[in-house]
Amino acid sequence: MTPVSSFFAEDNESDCRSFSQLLAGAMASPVGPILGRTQWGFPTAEDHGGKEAAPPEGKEKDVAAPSFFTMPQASASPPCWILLLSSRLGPYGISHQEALAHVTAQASQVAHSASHLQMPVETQDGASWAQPNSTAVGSSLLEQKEASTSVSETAEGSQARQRTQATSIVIDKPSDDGYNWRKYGQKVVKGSECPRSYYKCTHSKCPVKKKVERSLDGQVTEIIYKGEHSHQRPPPPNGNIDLADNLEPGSQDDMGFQSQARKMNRLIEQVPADQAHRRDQERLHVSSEQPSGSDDDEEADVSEVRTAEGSDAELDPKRRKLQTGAIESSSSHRTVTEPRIIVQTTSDVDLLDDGYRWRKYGQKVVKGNPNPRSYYKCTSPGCNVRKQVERASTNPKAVITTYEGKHNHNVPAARNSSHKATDGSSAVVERKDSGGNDQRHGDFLQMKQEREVI
DNA sequence: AGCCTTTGACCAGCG
DNA sequence: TCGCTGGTCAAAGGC
Repeated sequence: MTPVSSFFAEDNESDCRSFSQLLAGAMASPVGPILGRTQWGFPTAEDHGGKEAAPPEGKEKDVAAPSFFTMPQASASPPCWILLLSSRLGPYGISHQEALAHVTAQASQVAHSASHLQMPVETQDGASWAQPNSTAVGSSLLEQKEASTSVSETAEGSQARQRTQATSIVIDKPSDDGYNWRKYGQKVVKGSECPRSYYKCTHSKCPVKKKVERSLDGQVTEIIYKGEHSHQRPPPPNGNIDLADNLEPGSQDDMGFQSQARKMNRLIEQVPADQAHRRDQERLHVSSEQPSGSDDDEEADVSEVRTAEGSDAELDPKRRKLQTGAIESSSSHRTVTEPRIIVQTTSDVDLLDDGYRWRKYGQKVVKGNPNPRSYYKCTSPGCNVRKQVERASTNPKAVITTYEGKHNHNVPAARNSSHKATDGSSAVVERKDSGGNDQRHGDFLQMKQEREVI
């Protein structure tokens, strides 16, 4: 058991700890802050395919360095935990306030769900555009322990990639994927205690439906999309600060955001059957079509996630039919992406100084949080990295920092180089699209949950 | 009033 | 044909 997983395991009996408490507990841990030794891993598509991916050089931190929850690494990588917000995070629809509130609110679930293997996988429209009626963060709080990785495979995914790990995602509000849904039915499917809910997109003439299965404890265990949205995603609600608002349309940044948004939109929320009562423990899958009509320029995708033994042949006939049916009815290939928001924790006292030089270009007080949200741009010429810093309303000492973009330069020499690991460049993610083409996403988003010592 | 969820009933496919 | 099962309908009720 890793230090982190040990930490959570130790908290199993106190399910209601706040995130701050968790952090505090982690930092008080003999093994050091959440991770006395952080595994750095930035997932690639191959990670999700179960291929090993070595962490970037020099990315393994020692105790004194900021610690992070990281994205899951390849199956062969050492155990690590991640704490990931996916569904409605990012600068596209969720406020930092929401994110931070959600982190806090669900921290206890992290501990409570320590037995779950949770990981990010892609959702097609599981992005985080807030619904107008959504006040709470519907993001997924993801965590991972052991050597869990997500796997989104192409139809001809290798056998090796099928040896994936059980995964789980906690999704509070699975409907909060930016589209509006109307529930039209609910059934308890045979052999499962998990109720399955049926949703239709409320947009007129939109054929998209989705099925959501929940475990007894309310966690979403599976979401299956069917169909393709015939409309654009409803705009995010007013009043939500959106980083994209600060971007000039058509600008490089804007493109990056939109690209990121599209990718986020195509998250497939999938959870494995880690619960004992889950019937499909070994044959988890998600199949989906590309529901976003705005993604025409992107890969229409169908993704699958399976647990270790979850090969097609082992799926029960009906589920296999459902799965293959969805695949067949979809476009020809699938994307392999994952949420790109990382919640990081650190005990570093110099949290707000990450070694880079920032120019504050905005600040705003958002609803529900008396503390302002501040916006910074990297001052390096040509560098488009931004970050947002927000203090939790409930705990001013808790700071959440979201990095957006990738530094195209090194940490200024005059600054403490020990912070370089926290900068946006660390968030570079290489991935492969379904066609095997490498994609480097400078618009990777990174969220850092930090403690600030004042 | 409109929209949503709930829930029992109904329908269709399959063995 | 019948029973089982998943998916859908639609009335009722709540917000």
